Amino acid sequence: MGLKLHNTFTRTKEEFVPVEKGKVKFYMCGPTVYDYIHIGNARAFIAGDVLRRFMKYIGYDVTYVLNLTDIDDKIIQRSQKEGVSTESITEKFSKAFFEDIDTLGIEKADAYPRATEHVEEIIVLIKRLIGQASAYQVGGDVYYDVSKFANYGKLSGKNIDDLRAGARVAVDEKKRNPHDFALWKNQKPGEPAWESPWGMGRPGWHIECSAMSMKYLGESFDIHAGGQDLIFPHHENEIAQSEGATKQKFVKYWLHNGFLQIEGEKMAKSLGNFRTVREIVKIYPGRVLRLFFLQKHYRSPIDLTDQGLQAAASASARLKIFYDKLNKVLGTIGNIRKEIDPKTLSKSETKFFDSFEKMKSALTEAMSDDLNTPVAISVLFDMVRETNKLLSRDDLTENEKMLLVYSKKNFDDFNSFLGLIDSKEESVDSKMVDALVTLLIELRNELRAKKEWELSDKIRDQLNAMGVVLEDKGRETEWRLK
RNA sequence: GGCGGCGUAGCCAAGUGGCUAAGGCGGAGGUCUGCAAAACCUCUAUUCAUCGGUUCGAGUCCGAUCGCCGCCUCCA
Repeated sequence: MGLKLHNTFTRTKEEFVPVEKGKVKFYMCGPTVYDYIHIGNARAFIAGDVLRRFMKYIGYDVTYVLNLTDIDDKIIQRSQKEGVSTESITEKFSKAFFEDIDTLGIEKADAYPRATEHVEEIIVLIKRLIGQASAYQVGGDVYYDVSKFANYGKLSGKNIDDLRAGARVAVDEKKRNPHDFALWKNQKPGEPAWESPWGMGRPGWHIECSAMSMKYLGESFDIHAGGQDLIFPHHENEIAQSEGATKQKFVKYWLHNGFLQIEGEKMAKSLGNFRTVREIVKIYPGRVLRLFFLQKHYRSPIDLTDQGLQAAASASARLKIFYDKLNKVLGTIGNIRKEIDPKTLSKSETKFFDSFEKMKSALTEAMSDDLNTPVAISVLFDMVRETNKLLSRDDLTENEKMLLVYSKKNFDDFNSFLGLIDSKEESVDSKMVDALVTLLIELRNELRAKKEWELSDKIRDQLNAMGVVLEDKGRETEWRLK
């Protein structure tokens, strides 16, 4: 079954057919680096990350580009308020952005173009639009003439007349049409500016994405993604600019993720419930946030609640405990034949193998159905349960050991795009910690042998309070971090 | 006003015409354990906001009603 994606442009689920066979050119609208990224940004970037990784997994050669908007009103405002340069603002928050997406387990994009590094390309594109009368200059400003683009409003399902009727913002008198938008903004005192044919100024917001996406991915490419709020006007305007200039289809598939609320309320700075990623990952690690988001469909609205995050944390812990245990058991098994010959399996082994094969295809199918991660994850939990049954036994047959290897292989495959287990994590246990915990376990087991339960329980409880969990298995005791 | 989305168990959430309505969290009981923990097993929606309609058959399609939410100039 092929991959299907919901295309905002057609409002339907469509079979994904790339512009160029086997390749995917994917542009994700990145952050404006004027503040720490918030939890809503995280959702969008996680969704993009999972889709990109899944496409790789099913064999596409994916080029993933995520831009950084490093010049705009909000950045200028903040720099003026703090009395520092715009560069010091954008540098600080770009760095923070990279740190944050790293804690969320998001893979590096192939390119992170910045608007200020592409002013030249932006100017070329604007000149092209002026040259064919799609844009006009008024003083030091340049506007896009919406009336010159027949399909304006197609993506967002709006028609210009309705918009005109609903316009509630004071119209800039320099514009010919109220919905014309700025491609180039004349410099105001104290603002950063670049030289251009229209004098000193800076790019409008929308034009950077057109210029940079086309530079890195070509004039016609596969996927352009972002939050639902970007549909209008941002992406609408990008289409107008790009197709107005090239006369070609700009983007084949437009993908938009749903919005997020905080405890039932819209997230807004004015409500004081703005939650940054770095604030939340202090309490819930990146893998928990990923699971929280991926247990819902990317296009649905989400309510971020503490109860919900805690549920995700429990579920995430279950996956982690499972995975660690699987690795531990496999570590004791040693080398084993990799290939499974279904003919040599016993009845119960065959049952395990067959159900796994079914689950594998169910999982891939769910992912292929417009990234149905909730279903994919439900299958993953089914796999965990089946494998746990084997893991709890200590009289494994050779075939069953092979099945465990096979289970891990599959789990790793799925984790390669879901990213629910962070192999980089751990490492909290230094040699010293390991030695100390081992010593305590030995002492406790001596006490247990003498049936001194009170003292031995005290050791276990105190360690638990410090985040070290002890698990007794007959005479052996294992430990792990909570 | 225009456009769009949603309402499924205590909570979260799949399912868009047809076997017993996925999965996670939480809860109850059980197996294992000295007791735990982890894991496993059983149970936890005769019912999908409400009311009509179409159909042999509807969370699933159509209509109405109620409730919630988003976008409509720079917030993902």
